[in-house]
Amino acid sequence: MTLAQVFSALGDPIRLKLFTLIARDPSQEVCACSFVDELQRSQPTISHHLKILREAALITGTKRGTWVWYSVNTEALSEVREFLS
Amino acid sequence: MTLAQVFSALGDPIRLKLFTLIARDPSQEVCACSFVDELQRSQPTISHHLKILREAALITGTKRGTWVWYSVNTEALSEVREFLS
DNA sequence: TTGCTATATTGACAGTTATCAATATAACAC
DNA sequence: GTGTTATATTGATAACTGTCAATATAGCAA
Repeated sequence: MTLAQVFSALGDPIRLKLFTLIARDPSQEVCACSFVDELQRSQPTISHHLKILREAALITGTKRGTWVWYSVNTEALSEVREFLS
Repeated sequence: MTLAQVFSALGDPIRLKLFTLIARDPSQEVCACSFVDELQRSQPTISHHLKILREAALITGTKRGTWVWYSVNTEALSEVREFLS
């Protein structure tokens, strides 16, 4: 939850892509399997990165059925923007 | 110079403190020795972190005499802010 | 030149991290 | 119940990173 933790979470290329994919389409269903194809990483690796983004409070995931819907946490984003200004 | 590189540079607690110290007082002379005292790290470690911030284009250092003056690169900052909005 | 000081680089090492294979868990359909 | 699918966790390993001691470089002063 620290600011360094947030920056560190975004500091990995795979996680930055994950974050932008989620941020770009917050209304749609996103499942890890699509990320696997898109980012060329194994399912456990994607799951690992999603966890780090979650722990940094950058995204939230809610499970509906077997799928998980992800969306960005806009509050965390504004905090970071505020720091940078 | 990638966005991930910028976030990664800010993702370390020591570097985040270095960056805020420089950003908070951009007009003043800053020398690594003061950072050594302030951040409780050895001079080579501070120098190493400053290099990473420089390579991420977050700060620029100009040498005048034996001291180095550091200031933040405002262009890089706006780029990051733009990404987050 | 010699000496002093601020910063950078090198080398080594411990701790961390990104990755995948294997396995586990959870939720659905039958 | 069984079977299937989506996601999470565990364990192992290679690669990376933060750190300091030692050394090098650069600039000033005498």
